[in-house]
Amino acid sequence: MQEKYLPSEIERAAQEKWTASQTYRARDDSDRPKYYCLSMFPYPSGKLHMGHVRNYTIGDVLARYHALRGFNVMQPMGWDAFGLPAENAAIANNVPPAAWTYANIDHMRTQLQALGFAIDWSRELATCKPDYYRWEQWLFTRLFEKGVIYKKMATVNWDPVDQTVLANEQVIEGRGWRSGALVEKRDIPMYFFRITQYADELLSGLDTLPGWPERVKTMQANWIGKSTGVRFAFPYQLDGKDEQLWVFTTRADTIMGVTFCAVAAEHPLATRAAANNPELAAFISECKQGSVAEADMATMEKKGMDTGLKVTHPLTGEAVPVWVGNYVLMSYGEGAVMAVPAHDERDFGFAQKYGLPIKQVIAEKGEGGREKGFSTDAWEEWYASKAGYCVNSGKYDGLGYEAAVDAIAADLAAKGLGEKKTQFRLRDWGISRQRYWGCPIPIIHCDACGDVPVPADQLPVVLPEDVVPDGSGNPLNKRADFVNCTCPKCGGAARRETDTMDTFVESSWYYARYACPDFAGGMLDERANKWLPVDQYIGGIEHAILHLLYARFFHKLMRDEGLVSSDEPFANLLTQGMVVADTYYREAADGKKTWFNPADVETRDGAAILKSDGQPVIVGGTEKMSKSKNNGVDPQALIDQYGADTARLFTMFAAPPEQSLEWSDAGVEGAHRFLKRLWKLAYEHAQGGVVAAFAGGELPEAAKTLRRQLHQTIQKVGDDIERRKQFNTAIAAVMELMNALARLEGDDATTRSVRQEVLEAAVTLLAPIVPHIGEALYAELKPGAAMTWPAVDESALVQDEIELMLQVNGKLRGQIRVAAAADKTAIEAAALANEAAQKYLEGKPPKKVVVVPGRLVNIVV
RNA sequence: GCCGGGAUGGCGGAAUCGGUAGACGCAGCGGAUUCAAAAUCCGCCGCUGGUAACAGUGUGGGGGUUCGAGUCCCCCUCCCGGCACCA
Repeated sequence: MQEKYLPSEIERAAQEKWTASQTYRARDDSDRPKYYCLSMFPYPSGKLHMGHVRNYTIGDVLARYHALRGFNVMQPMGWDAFGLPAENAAIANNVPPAAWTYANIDHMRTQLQALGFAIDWSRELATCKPDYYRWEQWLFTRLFEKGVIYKKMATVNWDPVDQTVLANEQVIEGRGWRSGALVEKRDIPMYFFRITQYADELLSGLDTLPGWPERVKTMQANWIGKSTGVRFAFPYQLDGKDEQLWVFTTRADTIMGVTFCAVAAEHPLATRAAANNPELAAFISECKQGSVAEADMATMEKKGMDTGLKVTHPLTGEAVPVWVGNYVLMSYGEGAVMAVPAHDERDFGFAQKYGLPIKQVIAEKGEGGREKGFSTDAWEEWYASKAGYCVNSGKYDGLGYEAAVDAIAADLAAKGLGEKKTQFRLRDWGISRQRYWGCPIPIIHCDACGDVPVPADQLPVVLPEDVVPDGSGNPLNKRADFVNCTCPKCGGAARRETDTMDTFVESSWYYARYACPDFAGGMLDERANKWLPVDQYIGGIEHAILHLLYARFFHKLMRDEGLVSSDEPFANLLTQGMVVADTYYREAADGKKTWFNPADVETRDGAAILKSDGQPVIVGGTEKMSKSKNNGVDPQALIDQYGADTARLFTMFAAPPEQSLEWSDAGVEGAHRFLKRLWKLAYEHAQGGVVAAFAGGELPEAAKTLRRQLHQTIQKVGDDIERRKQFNTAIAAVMELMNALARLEGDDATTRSVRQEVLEAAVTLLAPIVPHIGEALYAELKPGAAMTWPAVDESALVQDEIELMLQVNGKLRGQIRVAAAADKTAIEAAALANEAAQKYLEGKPPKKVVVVPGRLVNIVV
């Protein structure tokens, strides 16, 4: 055995052995229980970052642990290969996105392999390959024919200078990121998935997922946002015709407090009113400026203008003015809202700003049963409460929330002007992207036949890979060989759709394709049902809503197509926190920030200084490692210096998986030190010859105590990995065990057999986390044997005496030792007899004695 | 703005069901080894007072429930994630 721990050598040897023996090949025909362990596949951005290392190490620990416990494990890997960064790289470097992407994949695959993950590489897939996306196109055509996919207008960010649609992240403070032009909202036709049709099932399905974190389920439920309310109309006359302005509200009980309505800038009423009102027309075009992102809409200044038009209140018959509001969106709901300034905070602010009337219609009892005072001067929380009752509302006065809503809905229904309705916040999923590097939407536009789906035998619609985008519009429009085609229905000349699909579509079903990536006869075969659902899914918390909701939706679409038999794709979910690091920057006179990598910055006398010029930099706070903030740490350097096991150990030890992980170079050093120590302990033992592990018999006290700690540790590590999914504490427990082992003295045969037992077990307990050193050390300790998870020896856990904490009035005052089997009376007596207890009792009789078995005694005086 | 989460020593974190706050590691300090250094090994290490024994205090801030609160409840502050075209 080598005396020194040489990571590069043992890691190469272990990886070669695993590859040669196809150790991690998942068997489709095994009779062992299956364990499908999946980490979210990476976007091939260039090189691996720490977030990847963390994500895939978590998955690998769980995969390897289950393999040691006898499961038939499948841990696949692939590439979420379509997306915007490839186009940006293309523009910057004049390389086709395809070439850039494939080069990145090759590099990142090598890096993943160097980390020694137990991946079945025979199942690798890339979403930008036609043999993958052809099935996505095939499903699209099926769903289009079923009506699950439809076309409608939708609002996008339009850059008028680059003549291109911008992603929300490409809009910075209302301007295009490249051109700097003011962004406009523009309505264009798009294809939509009818996800709202599945809203109820997506919501109730959350209750069938006990293996999901509560917070993710809460976020999804809120996102779906089921609410019951009333949809009703304000009648009006325009140009001699009877019309109705429809709105939806969850607060129909406040309907008597409506003092105006607000419509979106694109609403027909607004357009009509602007026809002879230049000021209003100007305001409407102002509303059309800025991004479509909800966060921007919600934080911008609320502005409005009176259209001069009036609608009729459906119950009072009063005339209600109609305003245009920049915060009302045409594509959400009806494009119009009723405004009750007295009982909605946003309406209140709006009414105050424009001097619109505020009419209280809900009151609430405060202290002493008196009605709380209402003032139009300042908003108070309770104005929006549903706990009050109606006032100033005629026949509805005195009614509570539910009774009022029922009565008002009934009266509206009687007039044919409204009804109760369940509404979802969730909107249909628009998937058209005006971009080149994505899966082509398989539709052909024919002047005679309209939108015609591409027939199955003409799929895939292959994306040409030799294109270099230039940042202005979709280059596919300029490719005659792509655009020009014949209509599958009538055979006439036709145009191919050039929009591509949202990349969330590819990532919505890749987990199923891993079961049968080689299947050429269809999207999925029967192996999908063998492997699904995924037993453990691991990915970043940032995917809690969108990706995970879309994948759940897609699974149901595939189920309804007869492709899978389960209802949900992921049985258990672990949402890993982000890897964060400090950020440093300098700001130029024009406000442009330059970001510096933490590796190039040092702290001197409490101030951050750039190493290269010794001048100060501004500390920007701790943020997710990203290219834009230049605070990433390259895992490659780490692997080169310390080896993959150290990188894996540190990322698992520094924080529990669900929390964010703060990067620390010093911590890496500590992880490496532990592995060296582990190696040394095994080496020293092996020098005296390996023996059979302790198998029973009498032991000296020190060895007995160590064995108890060993079996406690085996119990804890198994529980930490399997149930708690918290690896930092598992590692800490093995570190403690190794510290104790180092203190064990004696070279007699019995002691050596205990040392052998401890080392064999400790190496195995750590093997899921640090598999290379595990492989090497186990081969030295037990040559030729296959590693299996150690069993807990219950008899080793038994203790005769235990220590209890002694409290007086809840404060720790001492300890007492009692027999493990001692009953409450005996414990009480021992506690009261204790010297420290006597001191604090000062001769007074105890009022009460609380005994917590196995823990503590609390004497209350 | 809305939804979700977080805050514990100098630092990362532990405390799993309301029961010893600070496990384990990092940094620091002291010692051993060494010609010297690196590496390694041993010890100390929340804060305040005290030579010490010990006492007080302490889990972002304020209040509450309880024999007992880092953990439960209410209010607040700050930080992070998501907000539908980043992935």
